Amino acid sequence: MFDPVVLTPEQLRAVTYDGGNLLIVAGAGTGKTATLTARLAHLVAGGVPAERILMLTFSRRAARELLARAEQAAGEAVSGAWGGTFHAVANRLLRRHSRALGLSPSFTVMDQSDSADLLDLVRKDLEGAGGDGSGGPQRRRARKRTLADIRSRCVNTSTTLSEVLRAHYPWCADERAEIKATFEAYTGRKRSNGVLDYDDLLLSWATLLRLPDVATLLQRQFDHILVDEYQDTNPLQADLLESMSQGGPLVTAVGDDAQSIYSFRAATHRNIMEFPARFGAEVVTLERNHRSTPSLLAATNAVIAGAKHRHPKQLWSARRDRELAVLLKCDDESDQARQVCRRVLHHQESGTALMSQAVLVRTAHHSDVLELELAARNIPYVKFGGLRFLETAHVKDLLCTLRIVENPSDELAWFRILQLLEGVGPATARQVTARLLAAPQPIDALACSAPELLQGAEEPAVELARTLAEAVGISGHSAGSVVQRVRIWLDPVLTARYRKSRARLEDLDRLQRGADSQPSLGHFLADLTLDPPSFSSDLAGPPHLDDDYLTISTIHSAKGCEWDVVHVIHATDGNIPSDLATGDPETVEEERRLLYVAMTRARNHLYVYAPLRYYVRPTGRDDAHGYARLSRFLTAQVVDHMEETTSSPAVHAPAAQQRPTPKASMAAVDDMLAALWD
DNA sequence: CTACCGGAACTTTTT
DNA sequence: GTTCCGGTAG
Repeated sequence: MFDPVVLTPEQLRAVTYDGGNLLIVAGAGTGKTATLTARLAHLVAGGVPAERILMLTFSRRAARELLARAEQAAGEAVSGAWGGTFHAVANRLLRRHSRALGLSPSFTVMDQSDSADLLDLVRKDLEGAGGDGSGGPQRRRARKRTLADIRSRCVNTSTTLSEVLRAHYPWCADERAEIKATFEAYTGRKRSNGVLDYDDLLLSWATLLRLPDVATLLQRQFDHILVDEYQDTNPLQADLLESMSQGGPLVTAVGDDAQSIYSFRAATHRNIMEFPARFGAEVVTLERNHRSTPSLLAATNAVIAGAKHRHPKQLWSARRDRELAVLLKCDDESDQARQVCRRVLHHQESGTALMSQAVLVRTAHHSDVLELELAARNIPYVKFGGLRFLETAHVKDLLCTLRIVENPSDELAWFRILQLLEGVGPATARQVTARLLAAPQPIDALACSAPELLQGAEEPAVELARTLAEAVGISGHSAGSVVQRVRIWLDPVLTARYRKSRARLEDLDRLQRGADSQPSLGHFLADLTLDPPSFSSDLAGPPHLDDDYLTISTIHSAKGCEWDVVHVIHATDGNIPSDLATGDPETVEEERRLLYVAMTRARNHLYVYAPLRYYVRPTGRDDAHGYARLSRFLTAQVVDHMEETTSSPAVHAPAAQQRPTPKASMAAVDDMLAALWD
């Protein structure tokens, strides 16, 4: 870990600046976190109470890291500072001030897949009522997920539906009227259910700031606001920041326009370009890279040199040199997987632990073949990004049950949970949900009217009602005890419903342990949706924490991280840039920055892999294949700074390199045995 | 009305 | 692999 004992003059200037608002333009690896940490410590040492400092970071993890490091420098006084994502902070402020908006403080928060589910529910309702009953063959409609994406894009970029459809979803254009009606109904449903989605959190915060009394309160609450990764904020977030800073707190923003990779979430690097003028801010630029060797920097500088419109800076490094970045052309995907394993093991043998190495991918499934190879060789790894833990069915089942306890008007939660009852499908669930929500006390209503509403399932329904009522009774206690109570009902249901139920129940065990440390059910639920565990939903979860493991991560999730050895795979056109992103020039530029972010994660060694042949069928018996081109961003100028190699089939890693698994072996046997009993 | 099966179409990145 | 649709049996 880099931790400069002495700050560079530029860093020192950024840390101690006290003339007003400040923008720190910090290139990749220039000690951005160290600088921000030092500034935080400096402010507290200078007498600013920690709780009057607000840190807006890209993930809660980043906030925690910042705090932990500042505590090392400045001691306990630092803890107590506010920190988290825009969404998490919005949640926290809204819990306190929601009444001003006519919103119940026990609102629940929906994640993106909940949002898609509710849209689907609403759409079906409209269908039933509107009566397109022409009976004609239903044309294929947008998937619910697509519906959610369209809506989110409209909201986040403040673009009209027609425009978004035209530009990004032309095949849905003839559904425009139906989509519009669905969106309108969706908003109404969220309001009456007391539920907010991600966009609502930001919009509601902005609305709070339009109420003069509340606005004054919020603005006077803080003396300093520090914003990390400013290049990835969207226009709404910039507005929020401006409103918050009116007549009060000073803003320090940190970012690098060359690393802006979230435009699909409406982030715009115009925010960072316009910051100095809009906030009347001083600019400090950090150009000295402390992370990478000069040869690696030469390659990454060449990648970003091809970009248009950027804040001019030239990164340099005073580190001793090692080796050139390596460009490795592989035969095909499985060759690529073998090559990665071989180099990972090589570095491990020469003293670089797996923990200090990472494989970076453009999309989550790019590592599929590699994961097979890693498993075959017993190389432990943890994957970040991609399919998430919270998206798995059994986890949603638990969370939705808890959401009813927290907010009995949560329609989507009811709709899902009722279907867990034997013999209840979508139609019954929808009808019953409507009836329950019409009652003042939905849970009591379920207990009373179960026989009438749910013939054939009345006993399980009464059991569910009793569970919910009792859970509500203890919901003032720790979240852990509520989870415990709910699982008495839920566990048997899940066991009957899912095949690999043992592993699924273990997931719930993990969640329950997490709940134990939460002060309330509301905290627990909000925490999970706003700061979900970032590893993917591999039911086994991460290996034992003290074990050494390799990291596989999407490039997006790797932002802000660094490793001694980095492997970037699938550096071919169609993958980086992604085929889906080659439509307009702006998006292609973003893909270039994505490759730049990936390559700049490396401290000492960087490998870029390009499989030249892709099989049409991944597991193909036949030999159907196509040829890939090297990523267009790896131009001659870039490759000049790299060592170019072709993998020769003769040097496959010997199978003897398989590593023994010391303690895990008996556990693995147990697992296999246990799986037989399912 | 539900449960289940088969065919067809799709498949980024994340708060 | 997943998701969505339509058909069929109970």
